[in-house]
Amino acid sequence: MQDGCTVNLTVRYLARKWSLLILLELYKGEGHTRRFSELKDCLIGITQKVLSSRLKELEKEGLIENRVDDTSFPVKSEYTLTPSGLEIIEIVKDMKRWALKWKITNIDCSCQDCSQCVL
Amino acid sequence: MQDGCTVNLTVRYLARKWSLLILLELYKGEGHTRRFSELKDCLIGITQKVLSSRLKELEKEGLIENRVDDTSFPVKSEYTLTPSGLEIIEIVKDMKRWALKWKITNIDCSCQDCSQCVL
DNA sequence: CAGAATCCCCTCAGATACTG
DNA sequence: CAGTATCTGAGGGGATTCTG
Repeated sequence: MQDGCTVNLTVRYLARKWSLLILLELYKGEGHTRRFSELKDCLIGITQKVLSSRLKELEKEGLIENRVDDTSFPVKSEYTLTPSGLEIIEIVKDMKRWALKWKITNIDCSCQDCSQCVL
Repeated sequence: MQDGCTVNLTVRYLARKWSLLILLELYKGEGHTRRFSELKDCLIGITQKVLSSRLKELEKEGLIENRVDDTSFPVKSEYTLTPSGLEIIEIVKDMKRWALKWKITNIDCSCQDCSQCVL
């Protein structure tokens, strides 16, 4: 299947709803790290099921890492950008520049002004 | 909606099945131009309906242009990459490099070897 | 706290048939 | 040649409930 092309696959799971925003939140976090509950709180409207699925996908793709501390209670689960995850943020920044250059309508996120955002 | 973020929208319509391959075919064509039937023939497995929809989306997004010659019969319809379309190809190339660097499994398209392809 | 399990809706993409 | 129209099935994503 042509659809199996590497680039195509990459774009496709990045395009899933919330994936990009999750990566961005990790990028903004200290040490590019965030906890499950932190992500859930700052990604307004995301459900636990979707957050959980996206994190698993991104982890499977090697873009993020999960460290679980189950010695304490409650359990602590931290997600961090990997080197490949950090590099893809740079590509997302390029896309951001492209979008700002060519797209007349700059639709704001509810959370931030796109033209001012960390990307 | 956070989902309305400009970058997110860009990624999402690029991620639609066939979109990237259509852009690539135009890129490869003389003058970055291809006819409807040429696209249909080289994108093995695409249906006319899907090709038609993708082309309309890409045109609406300003990535491609459509020139119709209805003075002749049969009608001739040509699609060309716009400047913004050409620029996004460069970003796709970056993603390609990223994928080749970080993805161990380089799944081939049926049409070409990813590592050798024009991207 | 960090999830897994269910149920349900809705859109996307494929197949097929038809037209100016 | 370059589409449009209609039907169908699979899967993504939301809401809600339950658990170690």
